[in-house]
Amino acid sequence: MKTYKSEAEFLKDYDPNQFERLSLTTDILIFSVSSEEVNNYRKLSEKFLSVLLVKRKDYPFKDKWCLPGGFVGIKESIEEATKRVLKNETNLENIYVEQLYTFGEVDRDPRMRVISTSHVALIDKNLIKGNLSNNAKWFHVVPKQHKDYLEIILDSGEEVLSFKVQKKISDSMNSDYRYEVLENNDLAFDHAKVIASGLERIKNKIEYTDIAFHLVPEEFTLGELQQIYEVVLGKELLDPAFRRIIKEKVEKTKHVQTGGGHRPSALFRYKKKEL
Amino acid sequence: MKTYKSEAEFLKDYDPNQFERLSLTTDILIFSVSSEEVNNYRKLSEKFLSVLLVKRKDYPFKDKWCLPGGFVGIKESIEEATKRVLKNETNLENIYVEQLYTFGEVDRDPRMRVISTSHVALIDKNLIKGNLSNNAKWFHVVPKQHKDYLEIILDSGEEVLSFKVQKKISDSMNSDYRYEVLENNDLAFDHAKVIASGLERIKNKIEYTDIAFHLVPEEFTLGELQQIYEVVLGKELLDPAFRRIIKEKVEKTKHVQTGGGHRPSALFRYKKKEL
DNA sequence: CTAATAGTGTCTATTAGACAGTATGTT
DNA sequence: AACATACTGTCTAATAGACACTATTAG
Repeated sequence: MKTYKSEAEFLKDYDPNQFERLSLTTDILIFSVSSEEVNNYRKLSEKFLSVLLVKRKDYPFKDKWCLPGGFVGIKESIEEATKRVLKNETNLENIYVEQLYTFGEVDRDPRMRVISTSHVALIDKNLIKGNLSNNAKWFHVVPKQHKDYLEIILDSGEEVLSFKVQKKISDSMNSDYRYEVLENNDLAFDHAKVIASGLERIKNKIEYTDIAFHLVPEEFTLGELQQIYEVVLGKELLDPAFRRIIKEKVEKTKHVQTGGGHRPSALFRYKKKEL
Repeated sequence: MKTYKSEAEFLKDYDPNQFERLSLTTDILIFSVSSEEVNNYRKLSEKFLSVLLVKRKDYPFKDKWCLPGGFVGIKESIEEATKRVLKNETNLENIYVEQLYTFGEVDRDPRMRVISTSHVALIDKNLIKGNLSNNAKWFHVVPKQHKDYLEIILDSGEEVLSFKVQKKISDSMNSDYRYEVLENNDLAFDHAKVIASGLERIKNKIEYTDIAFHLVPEEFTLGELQQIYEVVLGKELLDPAFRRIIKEKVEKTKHVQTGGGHRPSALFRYKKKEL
């Protein structure tokens, strides 16, 4: 083996293809909250957590649904690729994105070895005005916890998908989310697993961070905000407790929202913490 | 473009090299707790959080220190590769490992495009008896929070490394750990960043999971356990509060530990939660 | 007036923080 | 006896949960 005198000299000789190389994709769980009007002028609209899915038009997994994503270019960081996909898919920039998990099973893509780094993005759906890419559709996410598995139902209004996953309990000290897919006919690749993991992530994180504010417009009522917490956490919250916690994170604007058959509510905005 | 009638037919024609491919490595932060005897027969030994580093003997970054790691083979999952590296490095199997983050900057490796999925492993150092691989060494990890940056000092007893990082505050609603390296002369690649991220991860996770028990032997005293919490969290805890919290996670054994110049203490073991 | 949400006051229960005190080994 | 840790009791402060009450609008 040749010995080198400097790093520069070593690099000149280096052959990147001495090992067989692989491909990397970025996949994005784009979450938002959608409202469904209720036929009662007094009542608030019902809120759902929604995820954006794309129908595959080519092999592999032709006609199945999958997460928006794409290959990471050789001269592109994972972050750049993720932003590019987000822009393509939603026409939005400066969106909140965080990395979720990197899935690296050998057979997760039948074409070849593909590693997937998955992400969670949160957006205010109102910002998208007919700018959705072609095969993309919003699906309401309805998790149902059964006795020993989790069923997730995805409903676009026209089409209903569903799958079942189970949390791996390899180690009771571990809180890493690992899901095993028990049943899945609708989602391509290992995306059922990714959706389950992402759901768990935002459910945990909404309690100890301020990510919820990415899901609402600039100005919002505390009722709306509370609904978002409720829909993500999957349980009802008590008003006084919610307001106590949220109070220090928001500031009242001069605006109010009227129009419902009830007392109008003040509009608030997110108040950034000082450091 | 040719159209295919079935997925099998499509796959037969697929060329994986139509896009330039890249390499993936797994890097592991192997943490343990080491004890340093104090020259006072009454006192408990002082505890330190330690991380295992390897001195690079080849280019690139020759003679710098880095995390144990290696390339993920084309027929190997990330998890398998990680276990293989752990076994090589420590001769241990069935160790606690969790995925930390995937770093994918374009220039993080000067040789070629390499993506790195980093991991955190926690071990009871006593299990390793002279089985450490050749160039590996334990370093005490001493974080020092300065006014607007974090300094991390790594001390093997013979060699002292240090670097400075700063938390990125790109978005106050985000709690994703992103560190920028301000100063680093001792660590290869972006491993300074990885260490800072991993430290933050276990600091957070020790509070809401039971990962601490991976750092102690089967049987341990509550004093030892408390020291581990203290050294990871970087702050002292009050005994009664600590025992209140931990009480439901442990069970007393019939053994006691004597020998210190003070009251002997009961030995406990981890009690798994029922589901 | 009524149904519905907006918003507040307050009591209680639970949890966290603090401190003081007792217990028991080794030298 | 003295020191250092082991371990517990209890008071207090802070936080979370629960419920009841008032306010205000469109129809």
